[in-house]
Amino acid sequence: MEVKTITACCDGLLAAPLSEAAADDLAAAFKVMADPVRLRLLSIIAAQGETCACNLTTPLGKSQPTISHHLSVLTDAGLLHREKRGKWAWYSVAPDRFAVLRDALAGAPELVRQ
Amino acid sequence: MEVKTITACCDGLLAAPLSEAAADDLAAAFKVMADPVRLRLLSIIAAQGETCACNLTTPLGKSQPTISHHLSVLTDAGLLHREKRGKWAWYSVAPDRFAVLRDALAGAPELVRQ
DNA sequence: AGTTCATATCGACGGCTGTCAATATCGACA
DNA sequence: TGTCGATATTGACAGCCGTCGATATGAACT
Repeated sequence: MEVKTITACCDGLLAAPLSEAAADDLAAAFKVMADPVRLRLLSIIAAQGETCACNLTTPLGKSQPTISHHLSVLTDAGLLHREKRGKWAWYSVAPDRFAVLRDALAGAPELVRQ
Repeated sequence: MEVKTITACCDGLLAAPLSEAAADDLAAAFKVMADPVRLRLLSIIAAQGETCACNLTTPLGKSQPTISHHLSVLTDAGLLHREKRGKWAWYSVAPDRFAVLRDALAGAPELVRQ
């Protein structure tokens, strides 16, 4: 699952109508976050700092291929950084990408007429 | 698609490990945002203010049942407010819910060791 | 009541994706 | 080189979801 660069930068969802391409890119970014196993992996890695994959299979009760798959999705999306050392794979959070999603949600409240 | 109250409030994804229940709720919230048609609907309604559903079918090139379905998903998730007046349905953005997702992405950067 | 129009709901289809068993890859170590 | 152990990849299956045609609901108007 490849996530391309977000073309609609900085403005937020609520500021102006999204183009089809920008909506596709942003939806793909949200889709990566739309899985409970991936959210728990992110939160565990963020809390522990750099984490060995060997410590991530057991606590979530999923099989080793499933965890490996989710770690790959998060890495491909730019949310995790992977570094292999010997037999082990070490994962850490790449915080920059979160800003893209957060900015998309930071609509200007004064634009919303209710 | 029912979205329950987010139990893990205020702390953000990157602050502490998520419980299974909190991860399920948060993933459901993100899933609502993980569709390009829904994102475009949100951005159009936010830009125009209160919008008649009759003005939302044409610009996105989707069938009337499909648009109605997405509007219901967004309304059930608490992101839109629906008001029927006569034959017409008027939708407006309910901005409060966006804060839940934004806060979840507002992890403390100093916790992330890279 | 009957017609028309806007919206919602239903039923079905197709594609996507989370999951796991089996297997492959690759480094460490003897 | 050969074995072991950690991780990645493959293939297959099941359930979910976006989509649309058909239909239902309900309001306005004659």
